[in-house]
Amino acid sequence: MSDLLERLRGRGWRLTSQRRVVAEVLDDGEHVHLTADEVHARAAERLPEISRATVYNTLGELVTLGEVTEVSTDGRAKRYDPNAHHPHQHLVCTGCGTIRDVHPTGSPLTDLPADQRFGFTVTDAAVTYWGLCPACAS
Amino acid sequence: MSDLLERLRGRGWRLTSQRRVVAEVLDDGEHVHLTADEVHARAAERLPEISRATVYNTLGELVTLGEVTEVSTDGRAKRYDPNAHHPHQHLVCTGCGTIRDVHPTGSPLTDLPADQRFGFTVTDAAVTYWGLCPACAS
DNA sequence: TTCTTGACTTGGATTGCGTCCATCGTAGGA
DNA sequence: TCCTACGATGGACGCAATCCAAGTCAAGAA
Ligand SMILES: [Mn+2]
Ligand SMILES: [Mn+2]
Ligand SMILES: [Zn+2]
Ligand SMILES: [Zn+2]
Repeated sequence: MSDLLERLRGRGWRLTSQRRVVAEVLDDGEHVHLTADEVHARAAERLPEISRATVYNTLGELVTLGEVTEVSTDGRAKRYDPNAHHPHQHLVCTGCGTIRDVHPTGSPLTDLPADQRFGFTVTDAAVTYWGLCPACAS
Repeated sequence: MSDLLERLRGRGWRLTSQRRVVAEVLDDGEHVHLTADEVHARAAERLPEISRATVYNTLGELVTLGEVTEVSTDGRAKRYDPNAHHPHQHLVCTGCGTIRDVHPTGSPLTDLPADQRFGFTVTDAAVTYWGLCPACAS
């Protein structure tokens, strides 16, 4: 995390207490794939006055900087993934919405042949697997 | 389309004028990946009194029946894809949001090894490619 | 240390997308 | 033709996210 704060400072970020607690929440390892409201709730435990607008602002900035990835599986609230530097994919339970990181072999980007690119400059690919988790299957 | 209407009638659907125009809009070949509001606008050209609630209801039923697929790439409005019987994936322009169907080789489902399934019964996989379309790249 | 200033934060209003619900209308069978 | 259960309606509502004008403060200057 101190790494992240250093990188942000290096990019000219003003280091406010609000930004610090948001970064800490994302970085504490326990909680990946949180919604903005969940980030806000956890941030507010440490800094009660923090506003939802600031959480949204900070998350958006972290996404722009490439430090955090936005995950929108269904039409519900977006989730924020601090594992931006570990390329991976997601396995989502259709029952309870749980998200697990998965690391299949191969790169999906290379699976798209040139004759299927239609002149696009393809820069990214997201794979989402759907299924029932053990708890929901029983 | 008559195929679709036949299938629906066979499932006990009451064939109302509203359901008919929604099915026609989805099926006219020109317009894939429409939002619910776009479907409503085009349906209203033929049947001005049709309500948004009915469009949402009908689209939801078609999705449940497996006749139409819901596509939610970003956090914006869901899009409805009548190509449900032609398995395919999507290439999305990050500039203008255009969606193209693509048909890469191989099945992404089989790419997830057993030791990455965490006990899930995996039933589906969606691949979304991101990039800039020719128009937006220039 | 104090001053200054523009970047940052705030909460309330607003928007976008979708669902819910009480009431009305009608498709299709008797 | 009549009945009625299923479907349509539109307005209220809910949730996620953005916008905005006003207030606050981090951090460089002196
Ligand atoms: Mn992840
Ligand atoms: Mn498609
Ligand atoms: Zn589950
Ligand atoms: Zn484009």
